[in-house]
Amino acid sequence: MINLDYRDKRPLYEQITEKFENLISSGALGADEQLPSVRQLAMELSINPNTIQRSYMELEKKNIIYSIKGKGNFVTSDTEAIRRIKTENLMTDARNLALKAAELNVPLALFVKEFEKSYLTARGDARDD
Amino acid sequence: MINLDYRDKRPLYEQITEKFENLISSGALGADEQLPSVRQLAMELSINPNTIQRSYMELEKKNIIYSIKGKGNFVTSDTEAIRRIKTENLMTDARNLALKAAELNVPLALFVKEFEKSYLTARGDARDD
DNA sequence: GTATGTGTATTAATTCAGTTAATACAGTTA
DNA sequence: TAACTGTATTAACTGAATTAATACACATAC
Repeated sequence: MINLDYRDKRPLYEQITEKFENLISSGALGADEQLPSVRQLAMELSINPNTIQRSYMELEKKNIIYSIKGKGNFVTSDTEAIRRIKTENLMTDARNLALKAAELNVPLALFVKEFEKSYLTARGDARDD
Repeated sequence: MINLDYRDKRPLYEQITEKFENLISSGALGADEQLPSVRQLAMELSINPNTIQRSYMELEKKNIIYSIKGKGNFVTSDTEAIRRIKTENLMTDARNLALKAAELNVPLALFVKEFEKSYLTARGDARDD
């Protein structure tokens, strides 16, 4: 469910937080669905439970999950809100990148091509939605 | 010439490196122009000279500046090399962004459209190279 | 009830990158 | 010679991230 990238310079708890955000906003984890327990995920990733705990705290602060003591952590019911936020963040990134590209006179076609290639590769070279 | 942002979570030497890259690629610092000395800039920014030294080492590794012992650090005369570096950085950003978009199932067309719009706006709504 | 699963909280130790500090040495210029 | 430059090295400090070891509270199944 979660893979860590030890080359990534960001802290583990941040990586984990982002992975769950993506799983949720992409619909892989639906509303009120239960997340892996702190201890189980820690075991699975071979890291300390406190690191998972920190990630879950972050997610709860952002209202992306809610927790019930003794039961577990669950995805918020308003998953569409998350998707909107993530999408808008991504669009903002796209705009900023476009401004930089324009500033450096990098040809638009070249840029779009590189972009599409990565996108399609990530999706498996097959889809077009 | 350089301003530090202590809210920025990146290390100081990285910030400084990037500032110089921008000053140079924008032409504010021309070919063979001298950079501030390690000690002087450290004094000006109230940080340790070793931090500046590290930034300059990074810039030299990237062939953006060259140094002459006893004289100082100077902007490379090969400004095209700088352009190549900046362009490659931008392409890397594009690839990473595409991966995120794919992960979040944001439709490619939507994304590319937003991108092109910003690009063309930045260029003046007129060009198409 | 007990056992075992959950979340939560706390405190200490560790690790590592970034940064500071203090020097020393080498080349340039006046 | 004096006062600049860059370069290199070693030690110490700092703070964030992570690990470690517990303890406590709640839920569920037996």
